[in-house]
Amino acid sequence: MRAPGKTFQVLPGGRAADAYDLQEQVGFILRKANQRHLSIFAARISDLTPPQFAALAKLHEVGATSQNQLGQMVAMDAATIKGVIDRLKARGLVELEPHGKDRRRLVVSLSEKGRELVEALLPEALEVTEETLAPLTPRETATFLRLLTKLAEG
Amino acid sequence: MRAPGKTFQVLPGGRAADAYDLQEQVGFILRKANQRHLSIFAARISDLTPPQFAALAKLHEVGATSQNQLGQMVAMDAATIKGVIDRLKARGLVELEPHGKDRRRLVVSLSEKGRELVEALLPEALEVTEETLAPLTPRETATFLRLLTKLAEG
DNA sequence: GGCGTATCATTTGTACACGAATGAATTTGG
DNA sequence: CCAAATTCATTCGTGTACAAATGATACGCC
Repeated sequence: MRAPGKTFQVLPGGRAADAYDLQEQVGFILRKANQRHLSIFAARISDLTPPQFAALAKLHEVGATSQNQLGQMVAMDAATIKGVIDRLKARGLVELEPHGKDRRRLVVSLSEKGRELVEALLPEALEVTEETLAPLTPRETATFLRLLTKLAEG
Repeated sequence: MRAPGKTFQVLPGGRAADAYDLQEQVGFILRKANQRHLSIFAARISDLTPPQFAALAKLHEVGATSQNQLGQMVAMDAATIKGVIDRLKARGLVELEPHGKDRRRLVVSLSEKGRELVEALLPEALEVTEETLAPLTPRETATFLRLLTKLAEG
């Protein structure tokens, strides 16, 4: 029988070494936490993925920007944001036009339809956050978000 | 100027409502934390992805199992684990054989080469965890892992 | 003013991730 | 004991993710 919590393994030599327990590695637990969040999101906001919603919400917040700039703001590289924008454009939620001064750039903006959708979904999005954090008390939530942010920002 | 920390927005009616700040939503920060971890992992263990390593490490821990069972243990659905196993098999790191009693099942096991690779990488994997958690003090780390686990498990 | 460097968007290739559908095999309940 | 429900693996389709390569454009600095 092994005790619960942190486990150790006694090696042949008699030394005790940290056992590698996958279930205890941050990376693994982060992935599972993400999975749970994704599933909560999908249950409440079925017609948009989190990256798509993030892009729309950010556009709503800052107004028109170039594709790459938007990507930076929502933490997606150029290739990823392109795919997201393409799919939003195909659904008529965003509009693209060339930048006036810089001919390399593509300016993305919310369409009327996109603006209405984001605004309708903002309250739902807040509930997704709430439901995700539901297992924690308010105090724990504050601590958790502080530490998670520290971790995310390195 | 907006004050740092939790922000509020004054709506036309004069009511104050929670503003939706993408950068404060758990889902978004979780995604960024994951990105940082992924990049640390890739820098140290370049020839295996985290899902691939997770599958190998779990196999090393529990021995041969069926594909789906392994998938459950590493939190991947049937379609996902299949792809991971296929790629590991193509590299000769795992072996597949039909289950003796249940003809639906496919038993996966570590090859000799796979076993050697996992064992060589286990210390590296621990360092990935350490480096990921480096922004936190030991005390914060303990708290964080406790809360993250609570969140991941719902 | 022009050349080297940087930036923007795009494309290609690989690897998760999951819902849904399928078919084969096993288990269960009446 | 056998029909219904379940499980296992596979496939298909869609949507991130990111590295690397490419071409067009803009910018820095001499």
